[in-house]
Amino acid sequence: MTWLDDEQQHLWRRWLLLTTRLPAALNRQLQADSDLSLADFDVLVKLSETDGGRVRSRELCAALGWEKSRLSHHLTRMGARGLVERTGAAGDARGSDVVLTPAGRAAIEAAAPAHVDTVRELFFADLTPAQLQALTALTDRVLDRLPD
Amino acid sequence: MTWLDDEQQHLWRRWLLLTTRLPAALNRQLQADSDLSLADFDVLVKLSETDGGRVRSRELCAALGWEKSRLSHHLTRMGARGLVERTGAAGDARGSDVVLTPAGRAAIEAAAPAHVDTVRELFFADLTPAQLQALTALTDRVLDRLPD
DNA sequence: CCCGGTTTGGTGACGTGTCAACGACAGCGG
DNA sequence: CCGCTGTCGTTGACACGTCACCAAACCGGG
Repeated sequence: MTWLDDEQQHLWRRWLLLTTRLPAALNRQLQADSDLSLADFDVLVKLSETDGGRVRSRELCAALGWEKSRLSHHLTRMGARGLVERTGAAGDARGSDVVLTPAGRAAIEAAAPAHVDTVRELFFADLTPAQLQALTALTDRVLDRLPD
Repeated sequence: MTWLDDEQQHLWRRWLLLTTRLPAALNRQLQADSDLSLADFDVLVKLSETDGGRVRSRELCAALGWEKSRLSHHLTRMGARGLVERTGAAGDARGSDVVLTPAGRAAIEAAAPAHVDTVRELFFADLTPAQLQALTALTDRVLDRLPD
């Protein structure tokens, strides 16, 4: 077996740190400012992007890249906080539509500006166009290589 | 408020995807091959790197960058599986030493080779030295900017 | 029409991570 | 020596994700 060399090992540890700390920092900001989690935010964004804030469950799953059970659990929690509602789907009695409530729409609209500012400040600040393209290439390559 | 531009938005979504999918893939490999989680692996690595596999709890916290309560919960679970043990610390009756059991040492030694191979295959494959350095610079810059 | 496989969504159990609070001890100034 | 403050580690409540499983409805071929 070959271990990683020093440079690789350094990068790997920094990477692991970054991929836990950055989401954690964003989560804290979102939680403190708007009482939403990153996951809540993603769901609300997808809902607010559609006409009427109404989306079929399995389409939400696909759009978010989530497992259905994860979405179901999450919607239950968000429903309890009045951000979304579940209604029977039109045309397929198995299905279920997720609807953005007025409170949910208000929450996402209130949360978005500060969140975007934080993302830009923590991640995009001082990122040169060249770095941006390099990183895009990297993420695309690794994602392609991933099973699934 | 200014939203992100198209390139930034693309990168941001890919980034979010990558930082959830890559750890998930590594987790599944570790779990399937060795019945360990990534967190288990990190703990075992730190323990196995020290003489006698015995470390003071708060040093483990610092080394891993974890919160103390997280470590405590995790050690409870790992203890139940026979991977580690807790003993009173020498010299400070408040403290607690974590000790690697023979089973824990066997587990980490069995798991390491396949895990490193997976990391190399999924992340480092085809990563040029230039990309490696660019990415290192990026992670360092973002981490420096992070609160905490 | 019926029957079997598939799709859709939900549930329970479990491992995981955070936060707030606590009890026990250490260490220090009076 | 006493008491105050900080440190160390644990615990309980809760949010989060995954897995295995299930029930209902759909849909195709016979």
